[in-house]
Amino acid sequence: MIDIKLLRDDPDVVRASQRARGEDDGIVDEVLAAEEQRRTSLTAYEQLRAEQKSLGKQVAAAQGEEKAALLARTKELSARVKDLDATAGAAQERFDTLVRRIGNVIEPGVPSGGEDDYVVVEHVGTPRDFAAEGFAPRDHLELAEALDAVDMARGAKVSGARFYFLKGLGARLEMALLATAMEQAVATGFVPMVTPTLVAPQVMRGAGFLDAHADEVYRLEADDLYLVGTSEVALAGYHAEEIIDLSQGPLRYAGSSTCYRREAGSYGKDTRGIIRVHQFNKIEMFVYCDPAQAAAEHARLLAWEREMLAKIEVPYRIIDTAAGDLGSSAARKFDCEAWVPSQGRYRELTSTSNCTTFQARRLGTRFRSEGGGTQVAATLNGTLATTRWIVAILENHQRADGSVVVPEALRPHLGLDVLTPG
RNA sequence: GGAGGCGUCGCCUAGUCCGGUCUAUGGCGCCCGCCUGCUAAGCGGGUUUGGGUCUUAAAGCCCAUCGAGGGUUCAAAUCCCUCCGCCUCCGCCA
Repeated sequence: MIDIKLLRDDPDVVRASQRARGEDDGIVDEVLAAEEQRRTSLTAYEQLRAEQKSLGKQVAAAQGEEKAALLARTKELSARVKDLDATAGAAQERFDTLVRRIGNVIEPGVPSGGEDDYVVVEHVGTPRDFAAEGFAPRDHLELAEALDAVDMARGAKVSGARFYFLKGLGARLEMALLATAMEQAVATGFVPMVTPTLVAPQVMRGAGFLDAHADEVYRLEADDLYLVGTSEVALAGYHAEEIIDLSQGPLRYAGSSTCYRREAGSYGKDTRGIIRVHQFNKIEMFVYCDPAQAAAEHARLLAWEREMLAKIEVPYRIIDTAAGDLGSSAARKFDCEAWVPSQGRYRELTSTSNCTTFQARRLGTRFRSEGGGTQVAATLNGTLATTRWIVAILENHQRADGSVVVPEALRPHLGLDVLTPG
């Protein structure tokens, strides 16, 4: 939810942001009108309610005929108060509905446009020249199957398409990867968290995943719970409706969880292997901080992602996501995309978003500012490792014989230098 | 799944039976001030959150807030209903 004060003081900034996202900027005037309506009707209700209350006190003190007369008056008043209350409630509701349609105000510098309008910030590392090495790179599934590391067929038998078993070296590789990520997070000062993967509707909504992403989310109807698509959801809900203490600096959490995504609307895309699946594991960084420090913290999150990517030694590029591809909560988002040799293109491995106060406002997370008053906190998130990273590791470190060299940083946790078939 | 108990503005707590001076009591903690070689003690004051209004701003005033949401009533912390959470016991169980 955006800050209504910003909307009132500087509607043009919001309009420009909406346009950059390729969304309706007319909504701004609608919301302003609804807000005006909300305040007017609220004031009308409050004035009459004050009268009712003072009259109620006279009733309590009065006796006999005087009391009867007052009762008649206040009875009539009560009906009008009830009426105005309903009007004010409806105005509030209308405002709430409308304001939720406005996305977060983008950070200056975010490229305009949609999915393909990203700006490449930097390339890190150089893709291997397999032709020069004299062999054609196998794709991750071919490599994994030879290693008996992934079983797609039985995943499908047990759970359906886009499910899989990580087996043997595959299971060990994932655990080593996640352990390495968590180890880095803890060393950096993050509080490690194993989070719930089922959450209540208000948390899923508050985190912002029931708007544009609603189709992506699994829902358990019998229990009215949602399966999370990332531990961001649970970590965002963690401090909902709280006044947190940021006087010692940002609160940094590293969530470890299984993630569930319906992948609706991606039929036929990435059907091979474990690139796009319904269930995977992820280590996620999540930060609560003073909004004044949010942009600097965002840079740090990106740096920590880079630190982790360096550990798996794959070439990647960093993109500054365009406004239309941000999602409603983010003001800015950087993705790191690893080179996938079999596809000859870059695929997303990490994503870090600065949600400024947008997410926290909806979830009611504030902090005590120096003046003593409360202020809405900023939230940020970023990926530290996911199951998908296995794709990049296998393909970029494969050898002609189908074996895979284990990146040095993973060896302590994996206990192997090379993954060898058979 | 069943039975019972509980949920009050940081923590503890009075109030709920029997609706109205509850504008929610008291203690602890915390903040400010006084006093004081220093500290402690003592004394005085302050201390939920959100919103509205007024103002350059602050103060003030108003509304809401006693787990959440509905209802009854002129009037709800208090009565009724639903839900949530915690505790105790029973049942069931990977």
